[in-house]
Amino acid sequence: MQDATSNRFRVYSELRSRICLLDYPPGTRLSEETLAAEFGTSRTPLRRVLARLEDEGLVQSIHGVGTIVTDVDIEEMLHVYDLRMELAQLAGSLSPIDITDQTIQAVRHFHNQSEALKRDPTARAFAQLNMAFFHFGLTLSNNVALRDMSERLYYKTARIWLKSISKMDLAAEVDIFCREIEETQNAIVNGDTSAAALIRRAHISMCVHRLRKS
Amino acid sequence: MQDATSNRFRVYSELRSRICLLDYPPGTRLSEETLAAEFGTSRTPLRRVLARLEDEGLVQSIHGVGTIVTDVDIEEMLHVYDLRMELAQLAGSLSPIDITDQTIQAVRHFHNQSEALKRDPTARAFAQLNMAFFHFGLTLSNNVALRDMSERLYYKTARIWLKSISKMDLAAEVDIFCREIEETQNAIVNGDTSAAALIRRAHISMCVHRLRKS
DNA sequence: TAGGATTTGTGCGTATGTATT
DNA sequence: TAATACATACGCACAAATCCT
Repeated sequence: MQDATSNRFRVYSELRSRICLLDYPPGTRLSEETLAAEFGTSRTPLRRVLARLEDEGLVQSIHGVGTIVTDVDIEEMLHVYDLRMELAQLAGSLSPIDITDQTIQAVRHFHNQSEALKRDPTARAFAQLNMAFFHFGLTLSNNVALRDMSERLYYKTARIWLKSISKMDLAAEVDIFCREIEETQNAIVNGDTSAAALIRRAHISMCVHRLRKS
Repeated sequence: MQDATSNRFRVYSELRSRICLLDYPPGTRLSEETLAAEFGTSRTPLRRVLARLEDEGLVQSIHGVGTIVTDVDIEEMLHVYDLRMELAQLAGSLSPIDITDQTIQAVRHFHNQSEALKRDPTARAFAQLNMAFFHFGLTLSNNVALRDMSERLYYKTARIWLKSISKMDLAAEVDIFCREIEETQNAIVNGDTSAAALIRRAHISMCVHRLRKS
């Protein structure tokens, strides 16, 4: 049996994933009692998790109504992306890591997975790989505050990104993603964390432009 | 009677202030029952507030021990300051506000208050004015995500700053603060939000250098 | 308009964990 | 080592708010 904190994080992480992978699309009503039963606990610890999700803006609890997955308006999303671009670049200059074989191995792993995704592209698999690659990007800086803020902002808009991507040309988006990973791999094997961060920023910027057009 | 959300924020805000003004210095044990009685509620809604403070790193609840105000190690604090400097500068470039008479009036108000502080400097009054001026700085950008992240990071280190300031030359620090406000006032009356942001960044940077020396 | 069904918010007793004597 | 005191974590019952018939 895990301790309470670990278990709480497990439930939090699971719900966050479901929201961001659109298992719970915006507007979904989450039932405290149902979720408590599913995770084998009571309402109290589950409410602790929902409270955190509410503080982070992923759900909103309304007395007498329910706990509802939020939507994000376009202006707010653009603000978040503006900031995320800056933070992505900062990962290359604020306490960047020393690149080791482990780092190189990790990015090669993503390269392989992205090629596999190109052969069989689905929106969900794309979202999952994109999320995993984002977490890899976080590890490029040792600045914990930067990592925490970046993660929080990422999860705030991830579901909106996925919703938009689903309406766009999936194969084309996966192709762009593959090239981003290739470019990142080049930067990483050359030991250039700063370049990897700039590549990330550039791709976020281009992604926003495509989102605005659609 | 306020609604539940407003009341919750009021309690949250009050406790956050007490922690950051060192009414509750690091290591203090907060009693759920005592605080619940003080705010005229039961333990349950108070625990909701403590949960948020814990998620933000200001306190840590340990089963069987208590809820303890955290300390911050020096390395973590330097990481936060590195990031805060960047965010302060970004306030001038990400959705900067149009400066109005109201903005100018606000900064003049701070100028007056800082002069008053110089005549009768206390660590606590300094901390309070510094906090209020920080909130003014937040209003220079319309990017809500930037404001939220900046605020969160500020409160994460504010109590450590105050603890250090108390051991330094208070009059000298107040003097520097007054000059920062004067410079900011010049930038603002000239309608130059970007300059105001750069001034802020510069002063955070210099503050960190002084903190490291002490 | 009224009332019942459903949902989140609150209060409190109990379980569980920790520290001290 | 054991027992006592005391803190948070949990589960449940009920209050309050909303929605729908």
